[in-house]
Amino acid sequence: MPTTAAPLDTDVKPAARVRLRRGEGDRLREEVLDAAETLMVDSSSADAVSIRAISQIVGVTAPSIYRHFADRNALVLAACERAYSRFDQYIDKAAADATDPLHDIKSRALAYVRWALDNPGQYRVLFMLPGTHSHDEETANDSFDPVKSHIQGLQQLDRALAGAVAQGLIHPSGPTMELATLLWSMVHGIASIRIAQPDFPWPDVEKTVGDMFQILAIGMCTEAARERLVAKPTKSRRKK
Amino acid sequence: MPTTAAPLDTDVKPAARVRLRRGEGDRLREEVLDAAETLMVDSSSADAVSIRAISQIVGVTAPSIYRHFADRNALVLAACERAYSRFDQYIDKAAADATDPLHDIKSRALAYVRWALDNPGQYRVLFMLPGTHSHDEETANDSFDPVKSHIQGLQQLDRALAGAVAQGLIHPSGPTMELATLLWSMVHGIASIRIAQPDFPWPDVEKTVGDMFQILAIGMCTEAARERLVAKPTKSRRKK
DNA sequence: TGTACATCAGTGAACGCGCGTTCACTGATGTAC
DNA sequence: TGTACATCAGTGAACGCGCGTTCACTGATGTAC
Repeated sequence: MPTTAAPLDTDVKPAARVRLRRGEGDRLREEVLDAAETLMVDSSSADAVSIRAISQIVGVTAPSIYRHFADRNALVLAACERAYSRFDQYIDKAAADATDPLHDIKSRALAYVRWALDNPGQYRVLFMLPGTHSHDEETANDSFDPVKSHIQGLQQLDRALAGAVAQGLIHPSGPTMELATLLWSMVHGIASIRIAQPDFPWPDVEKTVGDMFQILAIGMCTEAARERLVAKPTKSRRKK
Repeated sequence: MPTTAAPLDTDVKPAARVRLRRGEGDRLREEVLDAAETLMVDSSSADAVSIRAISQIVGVTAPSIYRHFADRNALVLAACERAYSRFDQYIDKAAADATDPLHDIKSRALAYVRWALDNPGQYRVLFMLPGTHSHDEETANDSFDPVKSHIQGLQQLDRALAGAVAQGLIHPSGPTMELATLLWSMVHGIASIRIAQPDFPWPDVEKTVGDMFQILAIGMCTEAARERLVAKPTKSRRKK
């Protein structure tokens, strides 16, 4: 094998594709982004998202892609941005029904891990690889900035934590933003280690997240808040 | 730029290198592994560890490397194995002075994160990328198996946790191996998210680990064990 | 209603690159006699 | 002590590959007149 890239099945002819009609060229853009995500999922890294692989999936020649993206970097960035947007929506939707801050936080954490494990390719590119930061002077104006997105996401969590503190559910030790960052790190750990080490005999992930919250709940929460959050408290621990 | 690989500074002539003497050929093997690690550190992924880049660093032509490694995969695997061995030693050494199980655990966690952040390239390859598992039938006999290494490392942590339970320091809820796995996930999260997202404004990592243990200590430990572990307990929280 | 034409979607060939790997080789050096 | 030779470290050229990107182009189609 001359290179480490994915096999690509060059024998398989691309799906027959009809040329788009006059004003509909923009639809190729979406198809290209879809293909980029497919490659992220199937392969393990952003390196597999190549112009040529995408063009083969879409059923078009490589130069056609440059009609919609300046270069490979812009394409990958756009794909990340779209994936991130869906990720955000998924989590916000999961937390939408939460009636109090603690359930909000737990719902977000569970949704986070679920999305990551359901979309390992995208999660890997978004959170586990060194960003495709162009950072090329002024190019970064309109381009996707993961750090900005992370901060935005953390602010949601921060709001929930601040709310919990305000309601007397959580001990007010230190800035809530730092606690949010710590929670993010932990949840990311649970998700990313499973994605990176799929062969390890992991326990059920829902149980792991539950265990984490059981421990965290006792550590973070006030006595009054615990029974709200912890699913099945061990009676011997609480009564004795 | 035609490819996404590292620039490589082709103008720089390799360091003048004297040919090794007759029985000393094995020294090149070590130099090659050193160079592989250098590339892991400088670049961000295992993809940058190329035969040609290594041969340039070492000051030898590419075919010489095949004298010591069957192919690129074997080389990367050997480099991982060596790095993993140093990682293990570093952590065991950090925990060597611990006099009780809880300090053992905390020392291991701190050492884990420190090593990861001091050796981000190696940590990335070992824990954040889908393994270079050859898994080619019987080739896996003598080759490096990350899963086996992970389990071995966790068993150290498991022993410490079991010891803590035996001494009445930790509530015996569930198998300690699962708790060890959870702790590993969390610590990995703290380390890996910082490696993957270096541009994010992270708080001081020692503080983060301290915060985590403060929360975990309250959640996991028995009342009797807390003051042993928690560095600066907030008196209002404990006394009131 | 018919036609010329600008626009637009997409093509095909080519470029130079770095890659892993193979092959036949060269020349120094330790060792057996 | 001298010499022939097997061994060993390392070379140089070449292979075929997939990659990102460029260039000049083709042919369908909507639209202005």
